Order: sequence, then C-alpha cells, then structure tokens
Amino acid sequence: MKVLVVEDNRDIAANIADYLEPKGHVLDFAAKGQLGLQLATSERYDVIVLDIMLPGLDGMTLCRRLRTEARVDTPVLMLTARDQLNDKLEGFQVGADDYLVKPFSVKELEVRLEALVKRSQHQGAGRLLQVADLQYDPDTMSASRDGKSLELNPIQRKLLEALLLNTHRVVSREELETLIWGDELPDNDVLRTHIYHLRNIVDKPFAVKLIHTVHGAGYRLQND
Amino acid sequence: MKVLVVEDNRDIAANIADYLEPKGHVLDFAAKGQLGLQLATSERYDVIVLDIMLPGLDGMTLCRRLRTEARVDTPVLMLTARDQLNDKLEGFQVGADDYLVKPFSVKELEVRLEALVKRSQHQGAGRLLQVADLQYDPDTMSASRDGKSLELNPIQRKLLEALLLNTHRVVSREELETLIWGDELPDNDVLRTHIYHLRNIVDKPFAVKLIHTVHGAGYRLQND
DNA sequence: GGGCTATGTGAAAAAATTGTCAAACGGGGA
DNA sequence: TCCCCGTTTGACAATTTTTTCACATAGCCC
Repeated sequence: MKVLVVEDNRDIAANIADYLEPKGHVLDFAAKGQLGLQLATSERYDVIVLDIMLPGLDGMTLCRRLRTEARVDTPVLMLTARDQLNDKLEGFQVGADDYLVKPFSVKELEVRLEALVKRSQHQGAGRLLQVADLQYDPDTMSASRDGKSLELNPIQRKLLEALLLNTHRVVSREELETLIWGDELPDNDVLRTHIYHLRNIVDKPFAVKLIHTVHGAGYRLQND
Repeated sequence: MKVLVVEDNRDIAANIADYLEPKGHVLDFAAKGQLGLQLATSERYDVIVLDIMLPGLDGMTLCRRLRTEARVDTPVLMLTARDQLNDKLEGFQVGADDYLVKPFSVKELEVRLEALVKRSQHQGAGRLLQVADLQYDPDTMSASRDGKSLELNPIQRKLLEALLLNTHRVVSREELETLIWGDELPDNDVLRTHIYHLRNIVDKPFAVKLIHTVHGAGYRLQND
C-alpha cells in the first residue's frame, strides 16, 4: 500500500520506513506540515500517518484543511505524544480515522493502517494492484515501476491489469485476447506484438523481468 | 459535537454540562464575554451557546464581532432571559442562528444544537474544490487559478466541477456527457469542443497543465 | 542436430482517437 | 425585432494507437 508519513522526528520516520518498506509498501515522507498537505492533495495515497506536533502547520489544522478545503478523504491515522482524551476527540473532530499514542510498536501501526485501508477500500471500488515494485491503479489508470510512472495505451493497460489480477497464475493467450477484443478475435496473432510493446515499457528499462512467457500456455506475472 | 458555552450563571452552565457531557459531547465554558470571543476565534467548535447578558462584553456585541471581524461562521444559539421580540430580531441581525428563552429544558437545547450543527454541516457539503492553484466554488460558481479569476460557461463549470470531484481519477467521456446532457446524449462528439474550450481557459494561460487526456478512456485532473 | 512450431523483434502502414478552429445555430434579453 | 451569448456543427490537422507483415530467435520433439 502507498503511505504518506507526515512526521518531523527522523528516528520515528526511519523506524517506520525500515519496517514497512521491506514488506513492499511504498512510503512518502514529509517533515513539515506544509509539504505534507501539498503531497496529500497532489498525490494519491492509501492512508496517511500524521503527527500532531509538527513545525509550521500542525497536524490538527492539516487534517481539517485536508477534509474541509481539499476534500481529500484518504484515511488518516494520527500520532500523538500524550494520551489525552482531548487530543483524541479533537482528532476525530477534524476528520481523523484512527489514533496512536507514542511510543508505539511499528507492528501495531501496520495492523491499524491495514485495517484503515481495508475499510476505505471496501467502500471505494478500485484498489491498487501491485507486484514487486510494479503498480497499477485502475481508478487513475496510471502505472508505475520503481516510482517512475509508465505511459500505457488502452490495450497495454488492459493487459497489465489482467496480468496483475492473476499474479503468479498463467493467463492464456485466449483469455487475454477475449479480454481485449471480446468475441471477435483477430485472425492473426496481434497479441504477440502487444505483449512485446508492454514488455518494452514494463520490463526492458529494469533489471528484473516480471512478465514471463510460459511456452504453449500463455503469460505469467511474477517476481522471482 | 464540540460546544462552546458562554454563560456567566454557574448553575445554568453546570446544568448544561451535566446533561450534555455524559452524552459524549465536549464542552468548553467561558464566564466572560472576552474569554468567549477569544475561544471562539482560536478553537474550532461545532456550535456556540451564547448568553446575551454577560459581564463585560455582552452577547450581541460578541456575536457581531465574531461575524464581522473574526469571520467565524460557527452557528450561534442565543440565550435570553426575556421573551422579547426585539431581542430576537436584534440577535438575528448580528448573525445568530437560533434563539432560546430562559428558563429552557436542556433537552430542547440539545435538539436545537444538533439541528444547527446538522444544518451547517450540510451547507458545507458543496465547499471549495481545489487542485494545485486551481479553485472552484460550487456555491458562487466562480473559478480561479493562481489568484486570477476564470470566466466559465455553464457547461464548462459542470465539466470543471466533475473533474474536480474526481481528482486523480479518470472520468470517462460517457460520464461527462451524461453529467451535462442527461440521457439524451448528442449524436456527435461535442464534448471534444467543450474540453478544448475549457482547456483554453484553465490550462492554456498557465505553465502547468492540469487537464490530462487518457487516450481511449477519458480525462483526468492532476497536478504532476 | 534437423525439422517444426511458437514466440520475439521492429519498422511501417492503417485506423482510430483527439485537438483545433471557424462558422452556423438558436434561445433569451435589450 | 435584433443582438448577444453560449452551444453545436463539421471539416481538417495532429497525434496516438492498432494492425500488418517480414524476418529473427528460441524451444520442443523425434
């Protein structure tokens, strides 16, 4: 999942990064509230971790502006140094979704984040598809690998989505062709060319290849 | 909900607290008008209960200054000892939203407060939409970018609003067409021309383009 | 290895989509 | 009525996508 962490304490930020990034999550960091607000409104995240105490724009204000002005409904988990009921209540009032008191275990943070994401995804339809460092978001129809965005045309998008929805499984040519052209399949083997183009974008510029050919069967997306 | 009670009579204040706090509401109290004004401008409340008769700064003056100087639009419910039409009229004139005559039942106070909060939240539904330096206010139907106001036609406004409500997401041509023309979609592709016009206003005069076309799918509003 | 088929490669043509703009249309207000 | 404004039409250009096709390479079976 894609997480924005707004936290000025480097140790805490590093701690979160060390734990979550190896698990395949993608993190962005903002040490100041202003940058956090900017990122939260310009990028798309699955969840936002927000420290209340921040230099400049504080967490409460940031959260309120996020909800009321920018109309961003990405779930927000607030971090607070004190276990004060007032903080908690005010946090929920400005539109936060959950709450964690420092110091906290990173493990617990992850559990809560995943609960939040699950809840919000449940109400929203599309979710982020991901294998290794390759991502595709059906809502925005945008793909990226290793943080770099990939330019895909309609057929390539469909192919990638189908492969991502069937990660590790072999998807037959026939399935892919039906997916793209419906019942009227093309007479010659155009699919080959499209897979070729897709690979040029998704695999060629990178060291690790993710699209694998299964001879006589089809294609498989896998990180080995 | 979070309530500010500006009331010098301790008995009345205690009475309100005893009834509302167990229900999970958060109350702040100010016994003097001066403190009330300070709290009302520095904190965020869902609603303010304001006694007219106060030592020092009286309720009418407080309310007027709240609206005219501090530009706070938190709903205000006024308390008055006398049931005089003049009080009521003057109260509404200085910007109060509701009115209750002492003595009153705390139950009724709660009902009215909740009505006020609900109303104010509801009208807040169509607030300022924003992406990067582009803003659109559905209430006033006015758009601006980089501080400069933009002149938009009805169709252009609808398009911009739809795109802003779906920031980052791809909005299909069909969605946009349905939004503008309802069920009777035009036979030819007029939408193209409208997007062209909208771009001339929203994007062309500026360095950064916000309206992106996703070939074969639709359009997306994004700041990248 | 030899023969066969499946798959990869890539340029170039064909098709589809989208952008651009001037001119025509048409309804409501002066 | 006429004019103004927003809207639509329609033609053409620009761009992007999709297909075609020829040849290269790789894998499988005997």
